[in-house]
Parts: sequence; C-alpha cells; structure tokens
Amino acid sequence: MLDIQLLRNNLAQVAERLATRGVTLDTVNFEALEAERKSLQTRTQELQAKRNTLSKQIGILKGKGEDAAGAMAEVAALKAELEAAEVRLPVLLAEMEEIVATIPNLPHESVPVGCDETANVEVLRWGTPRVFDFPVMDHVDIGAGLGLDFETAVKITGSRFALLKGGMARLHRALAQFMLDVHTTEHGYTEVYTPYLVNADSMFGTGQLPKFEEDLFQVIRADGSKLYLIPTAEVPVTNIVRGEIVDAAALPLKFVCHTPCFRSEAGSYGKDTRGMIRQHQFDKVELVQMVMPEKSGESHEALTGHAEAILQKLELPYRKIVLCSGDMGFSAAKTYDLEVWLPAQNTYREISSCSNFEAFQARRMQARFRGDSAVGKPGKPELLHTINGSGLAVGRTLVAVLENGQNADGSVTVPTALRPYMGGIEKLTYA
RNA sequence: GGAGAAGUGGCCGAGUGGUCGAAGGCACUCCCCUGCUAAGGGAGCAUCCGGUGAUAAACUGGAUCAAGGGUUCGAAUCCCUUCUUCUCCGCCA
Repeated sequence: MLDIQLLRNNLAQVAERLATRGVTLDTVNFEALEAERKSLQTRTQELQAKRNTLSKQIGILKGKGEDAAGAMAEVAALKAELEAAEVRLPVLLAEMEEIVATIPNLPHESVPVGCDETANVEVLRWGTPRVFDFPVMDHVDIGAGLGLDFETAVKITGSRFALLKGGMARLHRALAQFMLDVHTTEHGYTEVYTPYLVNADSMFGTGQLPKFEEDLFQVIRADGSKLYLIPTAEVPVTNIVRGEIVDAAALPLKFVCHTPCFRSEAGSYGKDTRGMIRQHQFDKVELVQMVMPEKSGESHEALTGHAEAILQKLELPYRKIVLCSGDMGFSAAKTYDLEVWLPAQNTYREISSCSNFEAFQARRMQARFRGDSAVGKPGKPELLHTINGSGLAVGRTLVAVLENGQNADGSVTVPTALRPYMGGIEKLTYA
C-alpha cells in the first residue's frame, strides 16, 4: 500500500510513476473523494469535540448536584448531524481505502521502464549450457523411468499435479534439505515452519488480497468463514511481523522456510501444460528479510545472491534478469528473476523471483521497528522494509537437475553438492 | 466437543458509568548527585488518523483498554456476538 499522504500531496507524480507500470490512476475521482473526506472528517471531529466537552461538563455538574439540563439539551441538538456524519465517514474512508489497496507499488528509480517482459534487462549470465552429443529429452521423458508419474496424480486429484516415487521423491526431498542447510549455515537465515492455511488479513498484508483472490485456493469452514492455502511461504513468514514493533537491535530478521505452495493458475490454461513447470502444488524454499529502510537495497542484492548460490552449487547455468516497470508484481518496487537453463526447451526459465517491497507490505501490515540510540535512530516507530525471494522453487530445480544432468542411457547424474543428501549415489537410474 | 476463568500501554499490574489514554512498578531516554560494581534524586516516555504549519518544530482535535455491535449526554467499566488464552473433563497424531 502506498502512503496516503503521498497520494494527497503528490498525486500527479504518483500517477506518472504508476503509468510506467501500465496502471492508470483516476486522479479526478481520487481528488473528489479526498475533498469530501477532508471536510467530512473535520466536521465530524468538530462535533465529537463539542460532545466530549459538554459530556464532561454534565459529569462535573452532576457531581456537584447541580442541574445539567442545559448542557444535555445542547448535546441533543448535535446528535442528528453527528450520527449522520459518524455513519458516512467510515463508508467514505473505506471507499478510499479500497482504492488505495488496489494501487500497486511504485517502481524503484533503478528499474528499467517498459510495458512487458520484452523490456526486461539481463544483468548476468552464469555457467555454460552443456553441449549434448545425443538427442536431449525433457524432464517428463527422463522422469518417466525414474519415478515421475503424472497419470496417477491425475487419477488422484486432476491435472497440474505430480506424483514422485523412489529416487525421484528422494531427489525432491534432497533438494529442499540442501537449500535449507545452505541458507541456515552459510547465509545466516533462521529456519521457520509455518501454517499452510492463512486468514484474509495475512493475504491482505502481503498484497494477494483484495486484488488476486482468483489465484488462490480457498478452504470454506463449517461456520462459513474461509481460509486460504498459501501461494508462497512469503505470506505466513512476512506476516510474522504484522502489527509488531520490532526492536531495532534485532534487525535484520532473516527467515528461510520450506513449504508447499498452492496456486490455482487461473488464466494460464494452455500454458506449460506438460510436465512440472506449472503446477497447482509445488514446493519452494523461500527467503524473507525484514530490514531498516536504508538497508533494503543492499539486502535485496544479497538475498538474490543467496538464491544464486544454490544454482551455482548445483552447477546449473542461469541468468539474472531485472524486471522492467511493467512486468513486476503488484507489491514489488524492484525484482530480479533468476532463470535456469532448460536444455529441452533450449531456453532459460524462471526458477526464482527476488523482490524488494520497500514499505509497501509493511504499511499494509503495520509492521514497524523502533529505533534506539545504539543504532542511531531513536524515537518513533518506523515502517520496516520487506524483501523476499525463492531460494529456490524445488519442483523447477528438480526439472533443471534432470534435464541438465541427463545421460544417453536415460540415467541422470546427481550434482556433487547433492550427493550427501542422496546417500552418496552419483546417478539416478531406472530401478 | 463440554464446564469454568480471563484478555488493559514494550512488560507486570490497578481501575465496575463522569475531570481516565488510564494509578503504581519494571524497562528505556535525558539531567543531577554519588563513587566502585551497586545505589539515590528529578524529568520524560503508547499507537493510529486528522487540522493549522514547510510532508519541520510546535500547537491542536478525534479514535484506540482483544475484535465487532448495542445501551447512555457520557463506557476500560453495563449488555450481546465473535476471537484468543488458561484450568478441568472428553477426544486425538
């Protein structure tokens, strides 16, 4: 959520910056609402102040045993207008809140301007795609003999789900374990385990609601209330600090969390229908940081580096992209995508997305920190900056390991770094 | 699931209709005193949203005592609903 003050005082500039994302802000409507809000709120508070003063007088008079009829008559005269104002004001405020809640974040100055993914900028390429001396297979064909089973998943649930067996299931588990170990022991993250079902407040906090409800799976309870299946661990983990005032000395907070992620993938019919690339359920190891505002830029770079370290250790060629203004997610101020090389598609595919949200999520969540003189920031609570990124998407990493490590005989070479997690085996072979 | 009890500021904890945003204590910040491992004195110290102002300082209004509704001129205090926590019983991995 943007700062309402920014909208009030710099509406034109905000609209201009939002335009680089392809978003049109209805400034005329906003200004009209704001004018009404200002006069109504001022009037309401004026009436409330009168009522409070008179009520206090009544108390004093009655305490002294004197007649309070005059003051009570005065209050009665205010009543009708005050009640009307107290009904209208919250409606108006809610209406404005609703508008502000659906405005995306402003792009950071360093973000390239552009309207779609063609304007994204590659900033780094790591590793060299392997040259194969046999026809490459995609992960579906490689996995068919190794325990990757889509037909049975369709029977159990439906399309866009997968069943993993034997070495394939172990490889999947090994990848998650490996990532967690690297991030906790080498990058200083604290591992957390969270609920996979969250309430609407949590979804609002990270920006999935109110705009993107159709992307979420919902669970309706007997009493009619509902919970949402998390689309990413970002939601429960970031909401750890919702409504909190964190001690500045405790910053930065760095969490790593392995969870399944559930996405309805509404509107993506026909896209990546084959294989494990786009599933309704997939595992991800997520990195989340809460930091002081002036640190968020460098922390974002560092966090992206932590995700890159996994790809490097697994010897998977990748490239790093900075998303342009028009291609970023709703809450992000700046985003790097990491794309891994998939030989069967002869291209790089997204495997991680690392974003700096600045105060956008923190403002929705009222997640703050209190400075102290030890860190040179005494005084008032201040909004945190939040950063997160995949470190990495486990399912897509599995795909990358299978495709990049495939051999002519249908076996798959296990990356060296992963072997301790695979009982030391060097190759996955048909069992 | 059943029966009871409770939810107050960063923490502990008073407060059962009026001058209470809220005593007292702890923690924290500043000042003074003292001087050696610890103590004494004084002051300050909630958050959110408004108004005037320079998106400053300052002044000022409103809201907030789990959340939402209600009664009342006036609610932390009374009533209703919900949530959470604790104790006992039941059930369960």
